[in-house]
Amino acid sequence: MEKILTDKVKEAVFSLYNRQVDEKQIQLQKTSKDFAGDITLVVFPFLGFSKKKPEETGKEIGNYLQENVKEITGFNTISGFLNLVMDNKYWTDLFGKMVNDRDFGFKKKGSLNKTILVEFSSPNTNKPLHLGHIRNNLIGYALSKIFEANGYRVKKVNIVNDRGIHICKSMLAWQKWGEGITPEKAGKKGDKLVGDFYVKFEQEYKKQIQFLIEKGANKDKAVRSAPLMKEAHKMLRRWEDGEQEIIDLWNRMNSWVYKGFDKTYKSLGVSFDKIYYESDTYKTGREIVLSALEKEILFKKEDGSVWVDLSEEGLDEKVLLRSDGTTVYMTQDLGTAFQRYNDYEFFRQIYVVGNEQNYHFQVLVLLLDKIGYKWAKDIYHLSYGMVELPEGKMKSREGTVVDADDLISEMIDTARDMSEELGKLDTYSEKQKEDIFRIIGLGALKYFILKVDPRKNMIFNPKESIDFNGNTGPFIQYTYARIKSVIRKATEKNIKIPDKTDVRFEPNKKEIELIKLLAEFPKIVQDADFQMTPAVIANYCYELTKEFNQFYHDFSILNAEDDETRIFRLQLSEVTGRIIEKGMGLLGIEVPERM
RNA sequence: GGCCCCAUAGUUCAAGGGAUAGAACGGAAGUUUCCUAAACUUCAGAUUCAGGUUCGAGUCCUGGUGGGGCUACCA
Repeated sequence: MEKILTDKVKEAVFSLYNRQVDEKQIQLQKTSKDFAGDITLVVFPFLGFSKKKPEETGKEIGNYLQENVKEITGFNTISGFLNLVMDNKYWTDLFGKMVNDRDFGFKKKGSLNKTILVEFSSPNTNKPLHLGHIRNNLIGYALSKIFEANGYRVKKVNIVNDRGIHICKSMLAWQKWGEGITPEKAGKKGDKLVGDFYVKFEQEYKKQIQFLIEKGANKDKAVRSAPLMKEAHKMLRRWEDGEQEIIDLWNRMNSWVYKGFDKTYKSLGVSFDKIYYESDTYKTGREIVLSALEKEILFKKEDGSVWVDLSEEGLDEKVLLRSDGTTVYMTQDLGTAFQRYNDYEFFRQIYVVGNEQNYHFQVLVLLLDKIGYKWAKDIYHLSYGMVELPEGKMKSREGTVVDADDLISEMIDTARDMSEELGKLDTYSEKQKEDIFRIIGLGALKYFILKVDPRKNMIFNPKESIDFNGNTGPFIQYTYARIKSVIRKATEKNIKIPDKTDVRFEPNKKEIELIKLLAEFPKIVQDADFQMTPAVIANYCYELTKEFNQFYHDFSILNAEDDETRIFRLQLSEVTGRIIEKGMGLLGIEVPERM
């Protein structure tokens, strides 16, 4: 419709004022609720052509459109806005299509024949996942779903930073103070156990620094020369030399961590198509750097370290290989990117990584381009904002880091408490109930995080932020459950809901409003792709739900005036439920049959 | 110091240069003999400041203030 209108407006302006208009000047928008009409054309841009007042220009164009577009039955102009009134038949026909089309709003999977790679999660193996990772995972997973719904082939990938000094710290602490403990013996998730040893290292290390300072060393020197740190570096070198004892320990402790991560991923409901490991990709990175060095794209300093000079691009010099030949983060990322292009020949690669790494990705893209990879331009850093607590940033030192597992189970506990207080599920088995609590608790958490524009920082108050009323996941889930309940009741009464419709009567205003909102779904799915933000899906689901709740409140579905209306309302409910389910599905949020 | 990002009701979030800036929570007041009241209805309440561009600015530009990030041979 929008396309037809755009063309017709062009025609109108040409026939009325003999001028060609640029499509960009044709602004069509939803008519604001406070005015009569369905679609609004902003006429200000045409005043220069018409040389007439806004109202008059609007009327002239309106007349032309009404005569030439059969779906338009009327119009009004208010200052520079031409509000077009569409025939109800236009909306009910559209509704007919939705009833019939189970894939309404989605393009066929892979129909574009283009692959998008989405990297998200990217944990270090020395600590458990926390709230920041949750935001990262949810954004990455939702985006993957959104791309898929828009016809792309999607590969979800994870890059695990499994090597480096931070893991050595945990390993060393375990050797020194672990007394052979394992996750099984400790009764603890492996990622948590390894994280504990990381903390232990930092504590002991700090004591040593303090001791050295008291003995008269300056701070810098103390930081560098503390025996524990020296030992950790020694361990890193032994790891890089491939010493069996170290490699075995490394494998063992990492496997604990992976088991723990898997559990967290599973309870969050995210998954990956492929997991890359930096212990693997850093070698590729080094090769890339060395060969670029040969081609003199990079240069070597006297101490043997390898650098790239990005001063022409307005940046600095950046180190790529240390003087001892070991690699840095950037080197690994070069290797990872290269391997991924080899694996998938992606059309686009999205890195879901926090905005504190903006500079890093700017360098990465420039560097790949300089080295000569034509796909460098296809890399996009989805730079999401920090999650902060009411009192500021999460700080591990102050113990304010919100653990992912803890948060998830707290959410489920809250859902359990609320549900049991309401007592609506008393007839269900424990297992059924637990499943519903899980769906609601996670729904609350995921929706709360995803409704915020990823690019913005957000504040998360673990105690107060998460509601189950208002603009929340459970609110939307509740509406879905009510719809399902009505449909069950209809089935019990032997009312069949056909999957075709031909509405011959005039629906009421609220019903038309609902249809209009439902009709927006395909555009919303596209917008989420273009803007790369799940937030537009979340906001849409909320708006749709609110609209449905008003309809549900104002009109009876099962006790409608006549059969025709009853069937129509059931279909309207069914389609709404389906769109809610699909929309929430794009966010990775499940919807319960009852709650 | 240099570079980048952000600033909207008491609070947490919306608003592709377009109409009277939307919600939610919290506050005040209502709705249930009726399909799930985790719902619905009503009221009060906001664009950090100073300029500029534009027919039109929360949105674009310049500057100030306030907050965050980056600026490692860390990741």
